Amino acid sequence: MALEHAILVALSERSATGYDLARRFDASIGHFWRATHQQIYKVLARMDENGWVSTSATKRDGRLDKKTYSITATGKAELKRWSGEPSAKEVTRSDFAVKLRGFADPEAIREDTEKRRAEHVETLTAYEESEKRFYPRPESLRGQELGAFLALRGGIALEKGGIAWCDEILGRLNDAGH
Amino acid sequence: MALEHAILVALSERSATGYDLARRFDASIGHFWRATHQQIYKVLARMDENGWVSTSATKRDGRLDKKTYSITATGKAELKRWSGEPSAKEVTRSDFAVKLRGFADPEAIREDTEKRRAEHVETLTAYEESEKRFYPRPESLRGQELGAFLALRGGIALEKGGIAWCDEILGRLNDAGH
DNA sequence: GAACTTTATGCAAATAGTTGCACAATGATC
DNA sequence: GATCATTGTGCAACTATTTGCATAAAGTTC
Repeated sequence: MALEHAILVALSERSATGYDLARRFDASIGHFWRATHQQIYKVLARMDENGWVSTSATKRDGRLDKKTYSITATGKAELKRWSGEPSAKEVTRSDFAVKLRGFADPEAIREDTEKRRAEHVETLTAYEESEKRFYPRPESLRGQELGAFLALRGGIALEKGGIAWCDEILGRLNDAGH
Repeated sequence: MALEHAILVALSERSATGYDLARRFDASIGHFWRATHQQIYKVLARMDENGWVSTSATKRDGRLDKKTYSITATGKAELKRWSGEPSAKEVTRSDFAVKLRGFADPEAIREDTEKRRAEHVETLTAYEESEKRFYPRPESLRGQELGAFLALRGGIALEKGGIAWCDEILGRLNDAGH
């Protein structure tokens, strides 16, 4: 149960509406934790009950209130407590690897691998741009900024590894010559 | 919904009981798809209803029957159909990356990173042993064996990448000094 | 001004996955 | 002979996540 904690991390950077959080989960944080807006709203409601977040609502006539969520002291304490726990092993779930292992349709695997490679390249490019723009002097980073940088570096490593893997697959498929 | 398909892949290699599958999900296939025995039994029942698998039961007095599951022609067709689909993007969920990004407790992060690094090394060692033992001549592999080999290579790449990332984190934490 | 996208919130239903428990024989260790 | 691990199956309750739908104003494009 860590969507709670991913939201706490997001809110500890800056307060946001549910909608806003959903967009941030589509972008940077979303690389490590995916969530839809429906799920985010549900979890935010529970977090509010627990006192981990507070809301300031803006009335909008005819529509539901717009609510901006902020992390509370209790929320910060929970974030700290959770950070102290050893982190659970990743639950890996790779459709692609299962498919590869099954090897039921080599031609489909080749296509899929090429598609994946292109996606990795695209994501990598975006990451490297972020890196250049936001962290031009990594040796001077401290605290949460250092954390965000290191997370980004992990993303970059993952994408590079993904590309290398795709290349190996494509190479072996060619050598095996169908 | 791909546990079904991971099970089909496992059964296409060889027939198995639910218990047996659970163990195989703990080992090789489990690197790409984790599942508990309870979930596996539940899904197997559904797959049986769909006709994707067939069972041969052995009576055991006083106990529930032991059932060996095998993939059927329908199951093979479904596996092939699914293989033809472009694979969905991974749902990444990394507790660790979220924690790193939050950076609420640097000392806990260092410990966690060291623990993770050790786990990566352990898994990598196991993979490399499998590689040496089962695939001494990778250039001659074909079909499902080639698929399993390439999946293993992906696992190896992932572990190596994970170790490099841990090393970078530990290095930066030291440079940032505390 | 009509049509489309973005901002913004949320319910309902279904599926997926986890956690806790239970039963029962067989084989291995003390 | 007692105790413990392994083989084996499964239910029940709960939590997490996905998918489909609904509403509505404000801003943008044709």
